[in-house]
Amino acid sequence: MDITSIIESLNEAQRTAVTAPPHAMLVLAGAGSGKTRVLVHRIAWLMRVENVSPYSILAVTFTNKAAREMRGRIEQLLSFPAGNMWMGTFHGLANRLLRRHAREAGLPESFQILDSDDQYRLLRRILKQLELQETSWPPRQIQWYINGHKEEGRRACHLQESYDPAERQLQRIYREYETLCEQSGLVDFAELLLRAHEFLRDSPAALAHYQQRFRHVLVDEFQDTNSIQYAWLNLLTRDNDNLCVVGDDDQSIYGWRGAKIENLHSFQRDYPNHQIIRLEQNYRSTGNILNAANALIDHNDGRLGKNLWTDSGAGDPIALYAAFNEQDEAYFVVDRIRRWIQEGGSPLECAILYRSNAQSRQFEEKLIAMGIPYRVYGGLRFFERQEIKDALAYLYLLTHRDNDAAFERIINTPTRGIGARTIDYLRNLARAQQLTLWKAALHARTANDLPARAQTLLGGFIDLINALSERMADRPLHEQIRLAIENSGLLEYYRKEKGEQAETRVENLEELVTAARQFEAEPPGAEEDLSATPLERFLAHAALEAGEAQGDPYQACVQLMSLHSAKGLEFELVFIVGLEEGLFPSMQSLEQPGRLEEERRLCYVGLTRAQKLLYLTYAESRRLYGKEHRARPSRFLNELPAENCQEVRARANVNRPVASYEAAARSGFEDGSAAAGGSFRLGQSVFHAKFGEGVILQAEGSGAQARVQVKFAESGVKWLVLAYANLQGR
DNA sequence: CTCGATGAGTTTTTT
DNA sequence: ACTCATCGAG
Repeated sequence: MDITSIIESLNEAQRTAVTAPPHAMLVLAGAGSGKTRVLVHRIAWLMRVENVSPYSILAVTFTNKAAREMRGRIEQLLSFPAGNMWMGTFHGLANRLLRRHAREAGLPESFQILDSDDQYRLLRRILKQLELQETSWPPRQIQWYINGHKEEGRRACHLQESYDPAERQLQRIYREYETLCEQSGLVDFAELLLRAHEFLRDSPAALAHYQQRFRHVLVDEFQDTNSIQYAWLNLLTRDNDNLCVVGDDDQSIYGWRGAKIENLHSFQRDYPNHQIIRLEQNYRSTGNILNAANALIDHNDGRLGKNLWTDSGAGDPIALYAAFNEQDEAYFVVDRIRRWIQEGGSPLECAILYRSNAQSRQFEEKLIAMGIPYRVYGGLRFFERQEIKDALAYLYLLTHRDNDAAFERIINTPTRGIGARTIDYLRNLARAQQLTLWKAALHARTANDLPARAQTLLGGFIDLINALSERMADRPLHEQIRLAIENSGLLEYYRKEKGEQAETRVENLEELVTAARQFEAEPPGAEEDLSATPLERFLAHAALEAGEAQGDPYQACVQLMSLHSAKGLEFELVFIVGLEEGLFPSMQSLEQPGRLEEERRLCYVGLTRAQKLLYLTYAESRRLYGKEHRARPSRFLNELPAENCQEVRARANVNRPVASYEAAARSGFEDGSAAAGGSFRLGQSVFHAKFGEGVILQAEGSGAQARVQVKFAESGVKWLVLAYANLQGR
C-alpha cells in the first residue's frame, strides 16, 4: 500500500492531523495553511491505511464548489472515484436524507425546494392575504425572522405567545407560512436542515443506522456552522466521538447570518477527548503580510489563538495609498494594475476587494477606460435568473400541481390574459376552502363564478399544463425541458421581447436545455435517490446549486469581489479598497463590539488573500448616498505595524493634498509621489511655463476636473485645470 | 399592458 | 446618487 504519496508532502502539523488515530479532532487551520489539503489527505489516509470504506465517510462543506473541489482532489490522490462517499453541503446532504425518508420525515415524496427568492415571494403573498401592509411588515424582515427561528430549531408552535402585538403578528405570519408550505409540499433552505435534524432526533432506528454507518464525519469551515447544523452533527457523532472539524475562528465572518462561533467551544465541551491541532505555517503570503495580519487580529478578544508564520521571506512591504476621493482611488488602483499587466503579471492573479458591492462601479469604469478585462463576482447566478426561474416554475408545476409558488409565478407568464382579478379570486377560493391554487383553478373552471372569458382562459391554462405533462412523459430530461419552454410559450415570449437583455434571456433558456443534457450525462453526486425522477433530481439540483454568476472563463480577467466572496481564494496582487471608518468597518458594525470584531476578522481574511503584493487604500472624501462624506482612515490601518507598511505617497503634514493622483499622473508626474513633487497642497509654490512662479490658493473638483487657483507673481490670480496646466511643484 | 412618475432603501451570502 | 419596485394613466 503506497502511503508515501499521502504523507510525503505534508509538514509536521499537517501530518499529525492526517495520521491521527480516529477520534474527535479540532484542526485550527490558519489562512493558507493547507486546510483542504489536510482534509483531503485525512480522508485518503482513512481509506488507505485504516481501511475505511468510503461508504462510512461523511464529509460536509458549505458550498458546492468546496465539495466539488474536495471530491476531485481525493479522486486524484487515490486515483479512483469516490462515488458512494457522502460528500456535499449541509443542505445537499439534508436533501438526500429527506428524499430517502420523506414519509418518515413527514414530507411528500416529491417535496420541492424553495430558494430565498421563492420564499420572499411566498411571504409577500401571505402578507397580502392577511391584509398586512408591506411597509409595516417588510417581507425581508419576516424572512429573517422565520429563518432565524428555524436555524435555532424553533417552529411556530414552539414560540410562546407574546403580549407584544407585533411579535404576535410575526408568529401568525410564521404559522401561516408553515401551513402554506405544508400544503404545497414546499421546503425552504432552513427547513431542509431543521427537518433533517428533527427526523434523526425523533427516529431512533434511523439515527442508529446513520450513526453506525458514518464512522467518520469530517466538517470543513466549521466556524461557519449555525446551531441546527451543529446539533445535526452532534446527533450523528456524539456516541462515537468521531467528529473531525476543520476551521479558523479568526475567519468567522458569517455571524450575521446565524453562524455560531460558539460552536467551536461547544465542540470542545461535547467532545472532551478531542485533540487540537494547529496549522500555523502559511504557504501563501510573505512575512510582511502575515505579520500585519497577525498584529491586526490580535486586537480581538477571546481567540483560540494562533500565529501564522512563513519561511518564505519578508517580501515587499504593504503599500498604503491615501486617495483624495473615490475617483482618485480607482484611478490609482487601475493604474497599478495596468503596470502589473505591462510587467507580465496575469490579470487573473489580481483582485480588487471591497466591503460593499456598490464600490465596484468606480473600478469598473476605470478598467473599461483602460481596456482591461475584468469580472465582477456577486451578481445573479444562472438558476436565479428570471427567465430560468420561469422555466423551472413550469417544471415544478408539471411535476407537482400543488406547488402554489410555481403556479402563481407562471399563471400569467407569458401573458395569457389571466389578470389580477382572476388570480385574486383563485387565492380567495383556495384560502376559504383550504385548497391549493391548482385545485382552486379546477373548481373555478366549472363553477361559473368567473366571467366567461376568464373562465375560458383559465381552462386553457389548465389544459396547457395537462397536455404538456402528457407529452413530456417518458421523454429524456433535456427533451422534457425543451418541450416545456417551447409549448408554454415562454421561449416565444422572450424572443419577442425587445432589447439586449431579451437576447440573453433566450440564450439562457437554450442554455438550460444544455445544462439538462449535461446533467443527464454526468449526474453530480451519487445515484442514490433513485426514488426521484430525473426531472425531480434536476429541479433539486437547480435549487441547491445556483450555478456560476457569469461565464467567460476563457478571458484572463481582473477579479472584483466583496471581501466576503474572497474567502478561500488567493491572488498574487491584492487591493483592499475603501478602508475608511463607517465603510470598513461598516457604519452598522460600529455600535456592537461583536460586530466590530467580525469586521476585523473580515479584514484579516482580506489581508491573508495576498500572496506577494498588497495595497490598502482609502479615500479622504467619498460620495456616498449622494452626499460627500469625509471619513477618517479605518482603525484597522492603525492596527497594522508600521514596519510592515509603506505609504505610496508621502502626504503633506498640515494641508491636505489637493491634486489627485490622476491629474498628477496626466500632467507628467509619473506616480504622484512627493519625491517627484506631484502632490499639490494649499500654499504650495508652483511654476507654470507661461505664468511663471505662483502659490496655490484654492482647489476644487477632482479627477480630470481638478482645478486649482494660483496667485502668480507676475500674472495675477488664475484658475487652472490641473490635467492640462502642467504645473511644476517646488 | 406598457410607460413614466413616485417613493423607499442603501453590508456582507450560501444554500 | 442610484436602484428597484409599485402605482396610476393612457
